[in-house]
Amino acid sequence: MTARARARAEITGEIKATARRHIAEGGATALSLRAVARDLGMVSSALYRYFPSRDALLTALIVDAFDAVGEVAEKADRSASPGDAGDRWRAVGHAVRRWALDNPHEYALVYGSPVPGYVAPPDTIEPATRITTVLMTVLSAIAEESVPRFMPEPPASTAAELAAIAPDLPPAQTALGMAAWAQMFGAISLELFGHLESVVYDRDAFFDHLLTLAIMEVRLAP
Amino acid sequence: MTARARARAEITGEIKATARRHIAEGGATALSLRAVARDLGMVSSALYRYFPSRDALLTALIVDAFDAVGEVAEKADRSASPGDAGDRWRAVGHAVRRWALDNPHEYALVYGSPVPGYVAPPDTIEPATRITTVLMTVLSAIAEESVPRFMPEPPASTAAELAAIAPDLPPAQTALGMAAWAQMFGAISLELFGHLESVVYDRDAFFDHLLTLAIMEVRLAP
DNA sequence: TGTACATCAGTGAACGCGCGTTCACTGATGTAC
DNA sequence: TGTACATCAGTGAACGCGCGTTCACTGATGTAC
Repeated sequence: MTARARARAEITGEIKATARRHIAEGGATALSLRAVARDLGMVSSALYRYFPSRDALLTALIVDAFDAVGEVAEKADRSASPGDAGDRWRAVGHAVRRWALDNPHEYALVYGSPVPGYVAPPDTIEPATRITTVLMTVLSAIAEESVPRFMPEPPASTAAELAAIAPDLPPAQTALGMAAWAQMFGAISLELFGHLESVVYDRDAFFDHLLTLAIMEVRLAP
Repeated sequence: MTARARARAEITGEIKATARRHIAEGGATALSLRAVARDLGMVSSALYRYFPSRDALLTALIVDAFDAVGEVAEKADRSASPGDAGDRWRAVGHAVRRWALDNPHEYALVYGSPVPGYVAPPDTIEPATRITTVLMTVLSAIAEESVPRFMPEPPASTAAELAAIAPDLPPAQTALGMAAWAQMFGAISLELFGHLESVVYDRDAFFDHLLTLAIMEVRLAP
């Protein structure tokens, strides 16, 4: 690896780090190439040696953010008791929420409203699957411990789509998994975007209880 | 009411309508006083006779959006079969989702990531309660039909907060209501912000099934 | 090992743009006597 | 009912700002012979 290539990688990293810091302060709209360049003591046009446009830099950051949540989720799953699927879900849930609270603007980048004028290129799809994979694995594990109980069957179209998502699981149960998924991100978004203000104060405990409920739900079998 | 006052009310309405249109196209960041004025054939400084600043206009729009979802929810609740609490929840859920799909940027204004640099003044709190009231009422109605079953008790701190939200309901059941609430907005946000892309196609059916699951859940009693 | 040429990073000036907000003003509408 | 004065809506110019992107350039680093 030549000195030039090493320098290039390093500076690319610095640009992204600075951009991330700016986003952390003012959200995606506050991302300005000129401001990033200023912070790095470069002239704004120099950034074009590293990223062909502002949107390209934004895309890189979105990919990184997806990757970061994914990694956080994987690590949490590994650190949970392997035999206890419920505990795994709980660990992943708390870890994702923690990451969201620590990096609210990066969370918003990924799970918040789309950035106006920005269209996500296909490159962002693959990194997005990383966390989904973790969640799906844990959900399957919970399903294996499931307790039979009456459960409404999803409509035919939904059943087919759910079967495509998780071929090994009964669609009715995958549906519960999707519900748990929606609940988890719904709870995080509501908290992060201010809708628990003056309503729920001990948010750790509240979120933990929602996780408990979700685990109980998914444990039901059709 | 004088001619002047009438004209003032009318123009205020036109300004808000134009601003809403701009937001519908480009999101909150795309809201520009100059652009709105241009569209109305006015000079930009004239807007300052109606709104003291850009943020004030934005606040007015947020209040309107909260009001709009609230009204949609109320209407849907009234149009459902009064005796069937599950049907009421379903009707409200579908109506809110419909509104969100029809007005994605207004939904984002209210339930999406916060607008950078904008801090919501206290005036926005009260209109926000309108939809919450509807949801709470319906949840209580569902709870009345509840079927006893084992259910985990929320931790003490959460139980106290839940008791403050719904004094007439057992906290464990209110918790299920909050979970249903998180699930509903989670599902809408995931759909609207692109996370069901290439995963779920028949989204009406999918959402309806999630509502079914939520209703079933809330129907459980501690 | 040394030289000639190609590649690349970074510069600085410029283009063209849009923004929020202020201010002194004109002329129309409303109000008090 | 008519007049004098106060209020208000809208104008147009200006201030000061920041932005993304392009382009011709200099000088350093890398590569092929």
